[in-house]
Amino acid sequence: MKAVELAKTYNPRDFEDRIYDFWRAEGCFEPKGNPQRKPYVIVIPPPNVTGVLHMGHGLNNSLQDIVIRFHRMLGDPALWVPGTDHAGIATQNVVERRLRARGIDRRELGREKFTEETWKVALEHKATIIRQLQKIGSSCDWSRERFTLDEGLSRAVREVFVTLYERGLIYKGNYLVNWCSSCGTALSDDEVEHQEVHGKMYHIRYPFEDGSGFAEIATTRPETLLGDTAVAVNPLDERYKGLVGRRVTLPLTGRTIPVIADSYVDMSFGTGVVKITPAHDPNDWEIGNRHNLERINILTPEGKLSAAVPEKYRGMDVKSAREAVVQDLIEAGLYAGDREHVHQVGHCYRCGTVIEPFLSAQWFVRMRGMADKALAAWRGGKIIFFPRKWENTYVHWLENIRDWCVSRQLWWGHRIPVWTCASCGQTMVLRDDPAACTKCGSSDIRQDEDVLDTWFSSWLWPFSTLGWPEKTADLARFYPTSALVTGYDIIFFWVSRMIMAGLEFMGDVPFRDIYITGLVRDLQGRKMSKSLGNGIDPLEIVGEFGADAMRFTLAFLAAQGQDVLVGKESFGVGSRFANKLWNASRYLLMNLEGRELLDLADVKLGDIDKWIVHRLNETAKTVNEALQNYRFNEAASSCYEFFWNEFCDWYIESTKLSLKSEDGEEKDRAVTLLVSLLEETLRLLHPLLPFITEEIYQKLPGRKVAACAAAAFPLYAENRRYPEEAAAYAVLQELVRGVRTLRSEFTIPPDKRIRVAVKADSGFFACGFLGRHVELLRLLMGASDVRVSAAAPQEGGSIALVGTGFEAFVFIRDVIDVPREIERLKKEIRKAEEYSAQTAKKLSSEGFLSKARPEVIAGQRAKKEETDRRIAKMTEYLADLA
RNA sequence: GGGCGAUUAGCUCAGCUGGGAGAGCGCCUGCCUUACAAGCAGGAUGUCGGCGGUUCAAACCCGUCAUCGCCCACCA
Repeated sequence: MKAVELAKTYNPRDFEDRIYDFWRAEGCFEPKGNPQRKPYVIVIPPPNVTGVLHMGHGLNNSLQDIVIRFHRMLGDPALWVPGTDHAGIATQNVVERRLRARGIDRRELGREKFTEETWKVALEHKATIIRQLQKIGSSCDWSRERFTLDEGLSRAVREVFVTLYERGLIYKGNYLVNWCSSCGTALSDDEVEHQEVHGKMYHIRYPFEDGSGFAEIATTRPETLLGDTAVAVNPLDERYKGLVGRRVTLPLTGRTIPVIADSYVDMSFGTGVVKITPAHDPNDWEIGNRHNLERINILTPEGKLSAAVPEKYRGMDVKSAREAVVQDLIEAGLYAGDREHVHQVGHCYRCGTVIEPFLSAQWFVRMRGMADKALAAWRGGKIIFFPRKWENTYVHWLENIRDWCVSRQLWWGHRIPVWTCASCGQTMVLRDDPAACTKCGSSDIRQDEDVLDTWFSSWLWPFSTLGWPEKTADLARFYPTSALVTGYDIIFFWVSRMIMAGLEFMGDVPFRDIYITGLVRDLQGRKMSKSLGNGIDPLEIVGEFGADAMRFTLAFLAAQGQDVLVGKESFGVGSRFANKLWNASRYLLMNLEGRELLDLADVKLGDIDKWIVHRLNETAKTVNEALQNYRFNEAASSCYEFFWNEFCDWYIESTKLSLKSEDGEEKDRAVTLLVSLLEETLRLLHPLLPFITEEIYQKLPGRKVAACAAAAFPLYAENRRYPEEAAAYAVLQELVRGVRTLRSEFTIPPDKRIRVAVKADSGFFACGFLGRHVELLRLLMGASDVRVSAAAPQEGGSIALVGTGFEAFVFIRDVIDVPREIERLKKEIRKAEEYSAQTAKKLSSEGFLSKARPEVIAGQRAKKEETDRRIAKMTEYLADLA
């Protein structure tokens, strides 16, 4: 047959897009496989439609694709459901920023126009994101692509809201919530990020009403005093026993407020007197409830001081109000100074603005019951985190869960399905939009202005994407899904909530395996961020090195539970590996010229073939186990090790004799085996490097399957074990390496042919093995003559090497520095003696002999004997030399 | 204030159930050996953070301290 040509250099750009199109055209990404087998399903963590993919997505989606391709090749009906998230606040912010750049305020535009604008932006980003996912090779079933704001998912959201309401798990209430004045909305507790802030602790005097002095309080937010409705002390505090029940004058306001006693107050902190602002502090809120205090809301939704404060402060933002209040206190002589104070301050996770506790009417979901079910599912082993340590995080959050504030004062999202009748005041929580009041029939009804938290659609993702609330075939077949691959930053937001929703609405957990990836960081360990400018664009890496290189590198670095540190230069690992694969394949396919492929069943395996088959078989075992357990780095490194250090460095080299031989039949045999081994290796590597393996696979002669992506993953097989040949080949390698080291140490030029005589231990399997491969030994050692026998050579002038089961005599004494060789031998002997002594100690220990496992003892004994034998031999040679 | 993780070769990190310390990059030496210089062959480098303990045996298990990082938490 003709040789198959591969381009001289590996250039992924030449084929990656074409290969992706090929897979799609072949329908490779649809769930097929053996219908008898349980499907393997992953739903993608939907990227936000706010921007483009970053390297975190690169990692996350590469890993998902590796897993899904692996299972597809195992014959599982494999489905990866793709989609994107409308990302409420984040997207709205992006669009608002864009509009502002054009001098437009969203309120001018109006809700409808604004939403339209946002849809445009979202769809643009969505298209980009999908393209990017495809670029990295994601084998998603695009016919099942979903968006959290599409029709079906909106129906699911509505169904869930109404059902929860009907079950009494959703309520509306006027509560203190986390308010982001910049985003203009409430946030859930989980959306608040606490950061350490170096601020001040302000001390302020509150004069007693009767003029008998002051109570000194300390606060980090002096402006909130405008909303104070009490001052509290601890009831056990002797210092303030007499104060309780008296009143103080609230500075700057002229109001008077009571001194109350509450055990919340820590006597040892500050002055032991606390100002109470029920409408602007969660603790004060609780205290206010206990003491029935008035709640004065001093803020507007925009974060400005409200009409509830004295006129001069109205309209100020918090920062200027703080300055003004402090200034006025100083002037009033009520300021008792400030001191440095480091404390945690909540910030909006989307825009970084300081969060203000803010009193407003919001919708909440009662979480306790669902959380308990989610905990029970974990206890029952229904879900497993990889690595396990994240289960602590999960459990801790669920045990301490609080009700979930789900309403957002935004325009971009699922509008809350609640209507109020203007005529009769009836509240309607409905699955379908009403035309009139369900009670009085008035058509003057209004829908709640707010939308739902973006996570309110995300938490339904594993079943809403499969068609719920319809009873679809997909839902029946693919739920619960198999695995979730995501980052630890959204265990609360998303993972835990999906589990709760799954249990609540599907009666089962949404997935069993939860693989938590590390975060992608730069080489200094810093988070990749836009502001630092240290991000790496996955598309840029794909452009420069290819998607395979990127994927392989990420997998190689993705140790379970560890963050992944990468710089652009890191991707050399994958790039070089793909290049190696390309070149090795090119070489093998080149050698097809003029050859005939034999029927594999007729090809007899030689010793060395058996070794590589054995090693490939072992590697398949390792890779299977690694991927089953989401140990990506282990899968990647064993592939690397096998392909590069064994297949290329040794096996291909070992077959060069056959390929150069005059014997056409032998050449056919060698080529047939090489092609078959390459074919299997391509299948083994495919999940990690899908493009290059597919490209090469397509060119293989005699392949039986149309696509590598649809071929079978190599499995471990008992009948492909050849431990004897593997052990013998290891001896051969030891011999060759020993001679090469000698050559190198004594700088014997490559073209200097040397003679080697090997005395192999008779009875030892390797003896026959080495004897059968003297030609190969000559090739690998650059020797002019190699003899293998059971006896040492008679002639002198050699340098001896002692290995496992053999001694080698290298006739280079004339060209080497004998004193140096003596030194080398002495060093070798010393090292061996150290080990021997160590082992001897072990073997003479009573405890070791009685307690260690028998096979360990036997192993140690054998090693000691072997070492002692080598010492004896080397000592002998040393004497000879001297 | 709770909890979690890290500390192993110059750098980044593997090391899954305790049995003579590994990889990639970098470095040194020699090679353009007709698949690959993105390569080939060889080499050097470690009191596995400190101290105790368990064990016949500890990088690995336990305790403790130190340094760094992360998460959670309503101390004004």
